[in-house]
Amino acid sequence: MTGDELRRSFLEFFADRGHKLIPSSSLVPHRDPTLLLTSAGMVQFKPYFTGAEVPPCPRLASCQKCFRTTDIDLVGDSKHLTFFEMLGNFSIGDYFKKEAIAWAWEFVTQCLSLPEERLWITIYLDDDEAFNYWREIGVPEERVLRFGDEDNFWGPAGDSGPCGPCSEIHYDMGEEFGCGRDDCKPNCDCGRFLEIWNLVFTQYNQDINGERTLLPKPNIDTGMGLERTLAAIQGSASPYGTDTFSPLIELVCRLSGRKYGEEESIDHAIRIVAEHGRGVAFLVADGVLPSNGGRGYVLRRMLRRASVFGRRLGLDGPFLGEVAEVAIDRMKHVYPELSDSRELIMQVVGMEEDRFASTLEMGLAQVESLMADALGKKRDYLEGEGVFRLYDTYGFPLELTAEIAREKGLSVEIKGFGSAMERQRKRARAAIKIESYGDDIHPIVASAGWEGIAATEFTGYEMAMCQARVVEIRVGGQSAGTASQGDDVDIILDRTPFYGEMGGQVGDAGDIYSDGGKIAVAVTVRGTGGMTIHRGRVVEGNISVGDEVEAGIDLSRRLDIARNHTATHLLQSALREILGPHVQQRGSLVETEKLRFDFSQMQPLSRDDIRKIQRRVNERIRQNLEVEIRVVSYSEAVAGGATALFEEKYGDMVRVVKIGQPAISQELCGGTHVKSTGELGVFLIVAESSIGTGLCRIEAVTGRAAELLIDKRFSCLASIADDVEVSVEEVPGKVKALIDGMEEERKHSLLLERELSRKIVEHLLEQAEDISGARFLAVKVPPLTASVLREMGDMLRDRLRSAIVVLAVVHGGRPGFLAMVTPDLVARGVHAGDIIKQVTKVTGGGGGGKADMAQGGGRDLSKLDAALKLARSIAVERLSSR
RNA sequence: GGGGAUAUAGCUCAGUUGGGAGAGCGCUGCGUUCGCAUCGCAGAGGUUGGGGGUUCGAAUCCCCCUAUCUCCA
Repeated sequence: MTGDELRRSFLEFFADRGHKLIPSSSLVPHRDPTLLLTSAGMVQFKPYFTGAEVPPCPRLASCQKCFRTTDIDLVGDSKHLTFFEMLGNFSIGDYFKKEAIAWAWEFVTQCLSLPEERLWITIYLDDDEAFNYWREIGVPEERVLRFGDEDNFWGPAGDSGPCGPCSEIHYDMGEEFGCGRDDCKPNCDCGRFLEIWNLVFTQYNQDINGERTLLPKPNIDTGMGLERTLAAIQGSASPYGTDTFSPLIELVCRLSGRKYGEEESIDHAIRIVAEHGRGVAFLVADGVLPSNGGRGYVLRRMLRRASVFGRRLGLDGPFLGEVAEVAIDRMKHVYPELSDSRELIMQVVGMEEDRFASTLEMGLAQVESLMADALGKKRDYLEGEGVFRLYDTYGFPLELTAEIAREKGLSVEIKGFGSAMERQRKRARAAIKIESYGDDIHPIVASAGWEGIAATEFTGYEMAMCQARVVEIRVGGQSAGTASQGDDVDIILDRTPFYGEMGGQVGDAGDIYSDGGKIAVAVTVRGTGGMTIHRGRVVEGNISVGDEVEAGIDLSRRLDIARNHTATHLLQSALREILGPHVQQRGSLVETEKLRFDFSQMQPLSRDDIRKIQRRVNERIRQNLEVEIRVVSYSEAVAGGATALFEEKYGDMVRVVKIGQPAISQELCGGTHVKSTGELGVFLIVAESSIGTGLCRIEAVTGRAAELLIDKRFSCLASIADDVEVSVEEVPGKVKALIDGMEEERKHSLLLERELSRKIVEHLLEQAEDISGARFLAVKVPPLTASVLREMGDMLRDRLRSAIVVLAVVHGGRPGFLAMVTPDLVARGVHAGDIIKQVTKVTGGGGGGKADMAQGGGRDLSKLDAALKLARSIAVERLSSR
């Protein structure tokens, strides 16, 4: 049986038993801020398990892409994988232990034909219920083992969520794979026993504080690792021996000219290259790009590890692209996103390999200096501290440092490295806060606790105003029957035209009237379970639960938002058209005055790109394309080519926003839009920036805001034109001419100053007096530019041959000084810096410098003459003392 | 999210308690050579990433910001 057959047969088996098959969700869990990456099959079903949402069917089954990063450093042994597929069947309050156990046994023994005598079962310590079911289907008692929390209690994925005791099926590979010890049994880590299926009996929900509460209806959540099970079926010791990995292993062997299975350290490296090459392809296909933190960092680490171990195999050129390519071809029929992103994957892998090569080059020089230091101090090891700095700051891998050092007969002080690493970890851990990978959850919602209130019907796609009934009122967070004038309230209606903040689009504002009062709504947000919360203030009379009201939104505000939302779709389509299909939405904000769009893009945008994008969007606006909105099934939407941005509930009907015929943009979107693109008026990009590696942000305006901007820019330009006294068209030329002219003037005046300074020097030479065989000069000169003043000092010093020169200038009402001393006097102990220090002190300032040249300044202009007199007496003293 | 590093001429980079912004390559011009990565001379090119502070004076010290690299989470 191949991997493909295993996947298919599993899904068919459970489909036959009333399960709805759900496609794999993305590796990036957009709806779950507690998770870095999708790490288990049930991740996308968490809201069903907690009861926050209703599943499309109580029985579900899936083959889910999963990624685990916790023991990434272990990958390379025969067991650990970062990327893997998880087969799972799920019961949302439907069947429980009995059926789950019976079906698992049936599937494993009948469909997979695994021999019963090789199967072992584990259960949680006191789970006699599970024990009985296993016995009922014929598993001998001695084959059912009990384990504790560590092995047989399945904690929540992330820091909260459903959890419960579990029961596992283990497969005995045979004695020849094991440690040979008498007490070798399931959960022994020697590799003889493979855990192939974990049945979790989800009975509890754990909150953030670790508190467990019993779920009203227990659930089933199972996970069968596809790669591992395949290893059991194909009688291989590890997933690397199965048909999933063999094409990858073969490729790596071919590229490197190595043989698999001859030497453990070579096998280890081959496995890492193969495994990481595959994992990287999947990460990029789900929109992860290399960066310095978060998911992007996981990706980068894998790429680097693969490079390092590739080098060990003798692969020094770029090779990972080829590995990824094979992984794509091997899996694309199941995960079409791989071939959709093929180009991007190649680009990312190539760029990172290049970048890593330059990191290595830079680090190599540092390793050399570390080794020189060690050899110089006659040590036979490199200090851990230094090796860590190299690793920490320059990203130079420890393995490589050790390897290079070994060639020179040096070792690496691992202890010092380890303790430095531990300090780093502690710092990072100490700084940890509640981390969030998405900002979809609004704080108001989080604090609300509005369970048990029905979803609000949204009428706002068609209407700006509607009749409704008040369902709930809260004043200061407390449920209240009535709110009166002046109260700040949260209010929920049975139906509403108000759009609650969602999908980046801000909520509506407006008014809610009843016969007895009026509420001005400032903010509208979406709560869990689909309710819409209006937050505002009672401005007239009072309103009570049960009142019939009329809810009306601020329509001009809504239209501003709609324009920006439609513009966002046009922008995305233009970006894809002009920059390429790798552009993916990474964040979006749609509000009244502007829109903001973050997207994946490796290189920064050029001015020309920006212009092209803006022009394309405006073309679409002028074409006045119709915006068509349809509600269809998810699969129909995707088949029609719609872009699914963030994963919404599967099985539900989805809303597709389609612009133009044929469509230039098709997106799944719940937001509000204009009827045709002409309503946007004009689209202007106001800002473009990079917000991290591979991430760009564009901010733009439309409609009224765009008009306002044009107004502002025009009047600004007109005012400049007035000031420089030309027509608007001539402004650029005129401004350039002015700047050039200024530069010309600056040079010209510098020339004149030099000329002047030469004349002054001639004049000053005569004023120098004789003190003890040397010449002395201390005078005030016109305010020359600093550099000209120094040149003047140079001239005087050179011409006077043996002299002390002190020059004073006045700049901005403050005195400045420059002192020069010829080398022969410096040799006699005269120090220009000392002179300046004393002289400037007289004028209330300070200064200093070298023995032959010093400068400084002061504050009090009236003391200038006194300062120069002091300079003379210092000179007299210094020169006569020797 | 936290730590470390970097940002100086078109490029690669120097720059010492804080006191005159430099080198090599490239560029322009002139000369030189049969020719070459010829040699020589002259020249242009800088808001020292941005902002604030300390100081008479900041590329240099302090604070904030931005970008890039890197490690940890």
